Amino acid sequence: MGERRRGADLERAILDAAWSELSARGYSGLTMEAVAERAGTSRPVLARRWDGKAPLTVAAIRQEIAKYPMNVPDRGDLRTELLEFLEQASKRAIGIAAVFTLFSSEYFAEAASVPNDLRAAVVQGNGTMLPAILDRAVQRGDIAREKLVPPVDALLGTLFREYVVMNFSAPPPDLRTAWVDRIFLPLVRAS
Amino acid sequence: MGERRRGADLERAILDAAWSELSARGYSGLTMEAVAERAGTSRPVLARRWDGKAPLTVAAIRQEIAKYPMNVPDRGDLRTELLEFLEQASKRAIGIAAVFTLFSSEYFAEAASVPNDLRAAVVQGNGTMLPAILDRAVQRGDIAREKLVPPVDALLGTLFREYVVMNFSAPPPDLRTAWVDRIFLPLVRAS
DNA sequence: AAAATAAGATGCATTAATGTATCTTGACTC
DNA sequence: GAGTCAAGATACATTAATGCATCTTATTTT
Repeated sequence: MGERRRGADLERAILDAAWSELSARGYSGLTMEAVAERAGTSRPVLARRWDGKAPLTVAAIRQEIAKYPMNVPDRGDLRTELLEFLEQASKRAIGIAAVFTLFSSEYFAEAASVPNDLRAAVVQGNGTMLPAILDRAVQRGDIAREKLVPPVDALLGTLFREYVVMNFSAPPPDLRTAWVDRIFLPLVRAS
Repeated sequence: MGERRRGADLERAILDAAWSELSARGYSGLTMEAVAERAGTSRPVLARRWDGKAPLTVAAIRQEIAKYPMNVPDRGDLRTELLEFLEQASKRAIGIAAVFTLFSSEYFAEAASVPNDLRAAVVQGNGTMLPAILDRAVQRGDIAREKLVPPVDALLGTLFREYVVMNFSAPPPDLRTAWVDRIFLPLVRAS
């Protein structure tokens, strides 16, 4: 029986399996055993690559999130771009929610870390899309630079995260529209 | 050696111990054994009262949160009341954060439940303070009723939760002030 | 004072997961 | 085609926590 996977191939398959387990049972329900079985391999193979549940899980989440890159091109209109941004972000909602599955874990207890740190580690440079959109809008004169001050500048991200974390699912389109039209734009629009 | 605790007395002591363990090690690090030892009792005593980790933890969180009742009397001024509301809420921040410590647990996996459901179960009728404050402000004419529409009406609670969950700590006073002055009041103030 | 009840201590079997060592076999390198 | 390396399969010991049963002892009830 041929077909023996190696290196990056194998690694990808294992991370996919880990992601499936994570989605199905959550972090506490994830075992190396189950991941190995689902990936059609065995525990020693996992043990050679990752040090335990936490590193494996982080790797799996990062691979998953990387599948949905954020990219909002210039549409000439802030509102359109913000809605597009939220739509794309919603595609990775489950990945984001999974991060919080790590909450109760040793991860935070040992690392003296808080969820925000983990989030930063997972998204890496991926979190720069919103500032770019807002910058363009300022250039255009759609919004006033002086209104774009903390905590207003990060408001949409904040609302999005809260929803995802509390509901383990993506915010519905009409809620996203309400965020933009009833909250964010009224606050920043040059009046 | 006298002094044998019973009934409600004993129960309170156990829940305090469970809370301490929860704060110190997080949900995944909490064991019936450790709670029993910290409370100066033994596992069978816990087993007779709670069915396992999850129910014990919920009970401990509820007892903790009950120690900081929310009560914002009429101060005649919306801004003052909102700041007071956020200040009181901050006192229970750790309790709220602890709720999310349950994330990775069997709790959500089995109950087909999301964090919002758990939150509702824990706060019970305690979450009605903000609507009351806003109602008063509408009566006074400080804010326009028609601006108090979802998701604006719940905005302060949303911001508060997001901060607590992401940072495992209470928001600092100047951030709370910024939420009120730069975000919430501009949105609802009768213009 | 006697009886009922529940606290507190202890022991044991069970379950679940992990780490690690060993061995065979397939696949890639030179 | 030989040699090397890692995949894949097993096995075993260890650890951690739980459930349950039993027994003693303190406290409350009547």
